[in-house]
Amino acid sequence: MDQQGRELTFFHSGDFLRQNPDLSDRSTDNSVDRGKSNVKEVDFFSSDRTENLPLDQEMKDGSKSAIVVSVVNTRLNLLTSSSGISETADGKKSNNELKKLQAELDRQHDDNKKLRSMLDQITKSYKELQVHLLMAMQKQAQGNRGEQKGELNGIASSIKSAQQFMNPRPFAALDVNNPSASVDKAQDLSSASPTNTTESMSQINPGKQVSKEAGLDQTSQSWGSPKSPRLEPGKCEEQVPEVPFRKARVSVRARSEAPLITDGCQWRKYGQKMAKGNPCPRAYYRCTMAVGCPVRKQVQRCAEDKTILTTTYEGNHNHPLPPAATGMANTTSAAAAMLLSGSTASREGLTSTSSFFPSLPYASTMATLSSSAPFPTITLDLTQSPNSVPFLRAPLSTTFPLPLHGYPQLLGHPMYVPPKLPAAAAAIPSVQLRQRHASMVETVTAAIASDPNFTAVLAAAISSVIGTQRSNDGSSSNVSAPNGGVSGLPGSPQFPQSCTTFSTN
DNA sequence: CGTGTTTGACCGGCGC
DNA sequence: GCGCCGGTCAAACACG
Repeated sequence: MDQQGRELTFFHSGDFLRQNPDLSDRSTDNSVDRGKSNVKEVDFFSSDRTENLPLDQEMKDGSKSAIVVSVVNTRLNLLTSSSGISETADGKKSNNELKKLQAELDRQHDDNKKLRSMLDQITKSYKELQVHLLMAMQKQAQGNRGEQKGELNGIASSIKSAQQFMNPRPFAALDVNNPSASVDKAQDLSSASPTNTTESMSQINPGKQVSKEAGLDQTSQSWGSPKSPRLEPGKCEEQVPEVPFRKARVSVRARSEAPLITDGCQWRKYGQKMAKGNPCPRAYYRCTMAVGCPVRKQVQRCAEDKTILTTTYEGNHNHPLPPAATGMANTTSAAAAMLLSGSTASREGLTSTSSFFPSLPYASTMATLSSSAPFPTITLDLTQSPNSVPFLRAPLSTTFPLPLHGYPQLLGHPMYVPPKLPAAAAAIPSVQLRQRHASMVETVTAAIASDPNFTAVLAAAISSVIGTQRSNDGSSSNVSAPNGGVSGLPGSPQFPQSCTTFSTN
């Protein structure tokens, strides 16, 4: 392929930060403006940053937060540029402005501290709940083993669901997927989850081991294949067969003249089609890093702007990922998790395309959900300038629906889809809600820790999530349901497959 | 010769 | 039931 020479490669995030200390939007625009002469490569997904900036450290030392640093730097630059020009009449004004800005900065630091403390609390309560749930699960297993099939089906499902959430990392080999965010969970969950071994086995052999449990991870089998049933009723009986699975996709639009982006994975092209309404063909790629890896991606240029390249990732890798690809896995998983959790609110009547963060002027253009797509799709538009990151300004009142049914996957790891909960989703024990919430927070933070650009898109979700924690009835979700069929089925929520789509345009 | 790409055929879902 | 469309398969082909 003569195109490989022009292939866009993402910088490692650490390099990106070093070369773009002000976190400007050059990362996306350069590829267009200066792409041919010197294509700027931005690694949105590298795990290096994650390793260098573990979340815990960030939480203890606010200055280490890449997000904060970027924003702060930007503001400081503005300050120095304005205050250093003149010492005359403007000097006082500049000083006043400086003070105002500093005060604002302090305020934002305080907000940041609050957010971090909230995250700490959530993490603590999450761990505590793990212990309690384990005890409850053991009691249930011992005392109610024979009753689970009957009227206690809901309870059993709930417990199982809780188990699944306590095992977001069933595949130990995939630790590389989240070197940062999974540290705590790895320690806690590895010892706390009795089902780890079983799940790991089924994940390791996605092609053959479609057991009742493994069948839940439909994505690993056929996330994108129309020929493969989305649901294998016979294999999901134990998991409440009437709960179909849903696929989530994360679309990211980025400017690139390169035919492909190097995301750390190896891909083999297996097809190309002319999509209706777009003169540019759509290429289909399959991950070839491991035999049977279900991850695929679609690459297509935008019809309106052919400098915009769309790459869509779907599915979960069933193999360890190289460092260059771990960030992507985290990012896409986080986005998918948010999407899926948000789409749950669809059952509450929210339909049609809407902004992911309608209250955030920039994020609204960077992360959107589409209901027109066959699957829930979150689009991360990296063609927009992330310069004005609304992160610290994100109002805590911004609603973000709590996941009522959990995530099919977290942090890029295959994960069992929790069984259908009792018909009244609102009756989910608060324990589960909190637990899932914690999982979501960790997911989001993992993504943020791994990707500065995605940070701009998802950062607001943190505050949203935390804000939702206080009023987690999910009734005021801003997230639309891309899957129209889902939105109309209040009684039969559909669980997404552990499928992540990530597109880079 | 092995690997990857191209491309037409095929299949299933979906709307009319 | 039919046709459209998206997605996948697989034979043919290209390349190192």
